[in-house]
Amino acid sequence: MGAPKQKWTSEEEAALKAGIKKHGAGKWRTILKDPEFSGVLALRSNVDLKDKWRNMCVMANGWGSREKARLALKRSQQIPKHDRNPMALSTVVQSDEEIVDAKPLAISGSDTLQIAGLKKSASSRLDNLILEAITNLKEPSGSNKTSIALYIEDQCWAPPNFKRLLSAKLKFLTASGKLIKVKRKYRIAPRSAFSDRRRSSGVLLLEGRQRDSSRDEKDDIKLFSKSQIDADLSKMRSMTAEEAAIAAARAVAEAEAAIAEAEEAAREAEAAEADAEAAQAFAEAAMMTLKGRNASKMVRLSPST
DNA sequence: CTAGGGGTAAAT
DNA sequence: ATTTACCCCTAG
Repeated sequence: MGAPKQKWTSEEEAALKAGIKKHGAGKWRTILKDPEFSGVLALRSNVDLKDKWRNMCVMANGWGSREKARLALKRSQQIPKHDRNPMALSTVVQSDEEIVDAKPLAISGSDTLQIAGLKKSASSRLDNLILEAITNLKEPSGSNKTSIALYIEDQCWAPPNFKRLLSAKLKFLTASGKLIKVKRKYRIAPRSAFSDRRRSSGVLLLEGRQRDSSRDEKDDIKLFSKSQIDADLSKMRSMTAEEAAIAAARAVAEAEAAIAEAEEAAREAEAAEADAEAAQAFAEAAMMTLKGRNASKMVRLSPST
């Protein structure tokens, strides 16, 4: 007989967060006793706070005590299938003590550009978080990486690799056209250029193919503007001249901004660092998994035929 | 009391 | 089927 679920309200979550900010994570009793928050959190117990915090934070960063538990649980209970994966280099099964997920990762040149570590579930959450961070910050000229990171860190505590993940994600989202990056700042990509009436359905924003061969810092910008322009072009096909003109103007402005950004980036060399770092993070994770044990078999990843 | 492991049931 | 919330238990 489980208790009838009571979803946490925003007030409660906010109070929780505020309480954690004030008293620090873990002082549930203190938070609860605080008259500022006790109003909203009256019905929650310290354990509830703890659990909620656990649930919350565990999903934001993708790692958590719970995830392992879940995986272990599923491993022993359900899914008796244990077929070998003919592809991918998933060699992480040792469930002795440390479990680091090594998911199908695309290292250097691949179609599916997923970020290492968090695979399907965590990703959407994270990018949603990013979007919300940007939306919430509502900075007139966009939000830069640091602001977004701060905002997200504010909600939840971020893991050490969060910065890298954020960078990678930001880059990915930018390349995908979900975000537009102008002068080191990110904004939400225009959701459908203009309000086009008469066109209910619309498979706009095709994410055709974006190669991530951004090995060079100069190549990166080309890639970026190319995909942007490509998307705009395909949209323009079904536009009137006026609309196309507007779109073109916007595209030009963006391209200029992108060029400026590229110049800056080239100076500081901060671009094209994302996937390299992601790859590094992955490598570290894999190493950690294989450390101590399993020193005989080495993973050889040579997909090149 | 807190952290965390483990579980169940209800929402989605 | 996954996520979410709540519960129980045990070791510090």
